[in-house]
Amino acid sequence: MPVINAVDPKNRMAEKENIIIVESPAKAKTIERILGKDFKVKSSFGHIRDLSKKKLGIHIEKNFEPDYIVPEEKKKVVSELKKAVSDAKTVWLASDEDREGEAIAWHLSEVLKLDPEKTKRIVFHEITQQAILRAVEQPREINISLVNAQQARRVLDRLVGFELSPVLWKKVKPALSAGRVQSVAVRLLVEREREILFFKPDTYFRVTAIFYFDRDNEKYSLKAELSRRMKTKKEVTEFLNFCMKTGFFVENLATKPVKRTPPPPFTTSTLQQEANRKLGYGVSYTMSLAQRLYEAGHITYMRTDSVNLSELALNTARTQIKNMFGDAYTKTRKYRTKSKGAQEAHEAIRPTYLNKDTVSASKAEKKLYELIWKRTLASQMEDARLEKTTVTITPKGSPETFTASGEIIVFDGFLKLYQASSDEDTTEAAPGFLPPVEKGQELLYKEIRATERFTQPPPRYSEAALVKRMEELGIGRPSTYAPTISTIQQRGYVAREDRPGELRNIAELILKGTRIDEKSKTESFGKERGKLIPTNIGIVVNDFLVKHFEDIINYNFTATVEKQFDEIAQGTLNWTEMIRRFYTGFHPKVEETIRDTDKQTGERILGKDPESGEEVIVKIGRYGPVVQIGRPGNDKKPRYASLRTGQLMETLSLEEALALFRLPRNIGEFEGHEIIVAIGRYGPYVRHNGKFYSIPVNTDDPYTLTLERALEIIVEKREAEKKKIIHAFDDGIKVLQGRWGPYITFEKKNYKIPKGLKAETLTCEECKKIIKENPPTSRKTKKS
DNA sequence: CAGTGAGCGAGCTTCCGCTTGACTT
Repeated sequence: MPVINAVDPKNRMAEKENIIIVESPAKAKTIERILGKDFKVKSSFGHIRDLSKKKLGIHIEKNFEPDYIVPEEKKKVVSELKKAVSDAKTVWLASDEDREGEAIAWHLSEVLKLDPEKTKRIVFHEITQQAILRAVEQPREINISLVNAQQARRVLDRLVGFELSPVLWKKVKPALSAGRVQSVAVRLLVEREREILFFKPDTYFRVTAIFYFDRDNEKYSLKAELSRRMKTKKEVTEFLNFCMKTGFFVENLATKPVKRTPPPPFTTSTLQQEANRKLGYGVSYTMSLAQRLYEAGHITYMRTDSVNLSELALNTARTQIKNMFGDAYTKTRKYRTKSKGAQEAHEAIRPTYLNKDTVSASKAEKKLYELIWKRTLASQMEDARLEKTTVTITPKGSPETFTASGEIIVFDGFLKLYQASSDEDTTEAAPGFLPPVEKGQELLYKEIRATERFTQPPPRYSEAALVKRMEELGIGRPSTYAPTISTIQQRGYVAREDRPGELRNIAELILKGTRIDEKSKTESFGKERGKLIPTNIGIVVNDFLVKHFEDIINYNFTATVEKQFDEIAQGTLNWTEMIRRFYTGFHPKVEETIRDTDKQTGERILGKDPESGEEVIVKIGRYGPVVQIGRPGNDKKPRYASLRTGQLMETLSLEEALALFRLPRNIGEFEGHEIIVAIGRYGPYVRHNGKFYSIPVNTDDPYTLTLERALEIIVEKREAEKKKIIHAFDDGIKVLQGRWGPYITFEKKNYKIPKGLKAETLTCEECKKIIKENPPTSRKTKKS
C-alpha cells in the first residue's frame, strides 16, 4: 500500500510526497519527530481564512453567501503552505475533528486549490505513531455538512455582532460591542450584582455547645451544634435558661462508611477554576502558562473540553501510581464529558509524561504543571474511604438535639495526592476525630453559645467562576473563555475589583455555669477580592439589550442554535435556510430599535436639591456617569459632578449624590497658594501649588479634612520626598530612591543606573553621560 | 492622573473561534 510506504522512514522516495497539515505548530513538531524527518508536517496556525474584518462580509442578497478573505497576517502562512503543497503527491488534512477543524480543512482545500484526488482528510486523537498510522489508513473526504454547520455558526455570530454593536453606538456610546457570547456573560454579571445589591439578609442564631466529660482520669471535650437554627433572641434565651437547669446525654451514636471520588482530569474550564482557587491565577495568566508548558512538550493541548485520557496515558498512570503508592491505590477510570456543546477534539489536559512529577520551568509554570500532574494521577486512583460518626446529644426533657460529627480516613486513596476544592466558603474546619463517647453517656456543658448570623447573598463571580457558568450554559469555547473575559473588561462593561467589606454588629449570648452573658461584637462581611463587577455602562447596555433583544441575550439562545447547527451537520437542515429564518426575525427588530428608541442614558431621578429646589438626576453623560442638578434651558445651567469609581447609578442615594458637590473644597492658604481637597481617579487628595498629596483613606475623610491636617499631610510627603533624594545636582539632575531601586531623573524623564555603578557615589558628570547615552525609561502608555 | 457637561460632524468602532507570535514592563 503506497500509504504505508509513505510513512516508512526507510523509503527515501517518500520525501516530499506526503504533507500533513495540522493546526498547531507545536503539534506539527511532535508529529514530525514521530514520523521522521522524511515526512513533511506543516501547520496552518488555526483558521487561514475568515470574513472581512471591516465589512459585514456576507452577501445577504445572494442567499447569505460569505465573502472570505485571507487576512494580512495569514498571507505568509498561506504562501508557505502553497509552496509546500505544490510538489506533494498527497496532502493529508489533519485538523481537529470538530466543526472548526473541518472548516479549516475545507478552507485549506479551497485556498490551496487542492486536487480532491490527492487530498485526504484524516483525524487522530493522540499523537503516537500507532494512532497516526491508523488514521492514515482510514482517510475520508471533507464532510461538507459539518463545514456548513461552521459557516452557519460564523455567519450567525457576524450578523448578531455587526448589527447589534452599531445599535449601541447610536443609542449608548461609540465603540461598544454586543455579541452572542459576551452579552450573555455581561448579563450573568449584572443579574448577580442585582441579586447582591437588593439582597435582604435574614438573621438567625447558630447555637454551639462545648460539652465535657471525664473517662479514666482523662478529660475530654466535644463541640456540637444545635440541629435547628433559632429565629429570635427570645427563643434563644428561653432555650439557654432551659439548658442551665437540665442535663445532657448522648442519645445516639452512629457510624457509617462514606467514600470520596477523585475529580476528573482537567479541561480548560476546570483548569482555570482550580488554578484560580489553589494558585490565585487569573484565567488568561493560567492560559499563557499552559501555552508555554504545551510548547515545551510538558503537557497535552490546553484548549479542550474533553476529560478523556488516551490508552497510553491510562497505562502509564497505572504504572506510576503503582510505583509510588502500590497496587491498592490504582483504579483505572474512563471519564465522559457531560458539558453542553462539547466537541471533544482533544484529550483532557494532562502531563505528556506522567512519570515526571515536576518540570524545569518558571516558578508559576512549575506550580501549574504540578497541579495538572496531581489531578491527572488522582483521577486514576482509588476512592478514599472514610468513616463518619455522628453523635446526637439531647438536653433532657427537650425536643432539641445537638449533633457533633467526626470523620476518620480508613483508606486515603486519591487524597494522598490531591485535595479537591470548591467555590463554597469553607469557614468551618474539616471534621476530625471525636472523643470516645458512648450511647447513653451523661455530659456536662462548659459553655453554650448562640451567635447571631446573617443569611448570605450569592457570591460575586471570579473570572474562573464565570467561565464555569458559561460552560454550563454552553456559551463560548475553550479557546474563547479568556479572550471573552478580556473583551467585556476592555469595553468597560465590567471591572475586576476588590471590595473592602463592611462591618456589622452581631449579638451573642453565652451560657457559662449559671450565667447568661449577652455581648455584641462586630464582624466584617461582603469582602471580595478580584471579582468581576459590572459598571454603570455595563448595566445600561445590558438592560437595553435585554429589553429589545431578549431572545438573543437569552441564556438558552446558544443552546437553541446549537441544536440547529447539529441538524445542519447531520445534513438534515440547509444552513442558509436556517440563517434566513433567523435573520428575517432579527433584522426588522434591529431597524425598529434604531427607529423607535431614544438615547439610553440610564437616567434616574433621585429627588430635589434642598438648597435650590431643583431636580437631582443621575445619568450617563458625555464623559461617564454624572449627577446633574437642574435641567438646562432658560439661561439656566445645571451643575454637574462625576460619580466616583465604584458608585453605581442604580443604588446612588440623594445624599450620596449631593455629597459629590461638596468637593473640591478650598480649605485655606499656605505659602501663598490655596489648598484644595478633592477626590480624583486615584482617591482623595490635597492639591497645593500644582502638587498632589494623597489623603490616607482609612484615617482621614476629605469632606471634613481640616487645614491643620492638610498641612501635616503636605509636610509629611515633603519629608518622605526628601528622604528619597540621594543626590541633587545643580542643573536639576537628581538621583532618587524609587520603589525598584535608585534612578536618575531629569526634566521629568527617568533613567536607569547602568549595572556596576553605585548610586551613592555617582557624580554629576557621570549622570550627564548616562542621560546622554541612554534612552529614558518609558512610562506606561495610557492605552493597551 | 487629579477635568470635563456647546454643538457640528468625518471617520471610526463591532462578532466568535481556530492558532501563535512580536511587541512591551
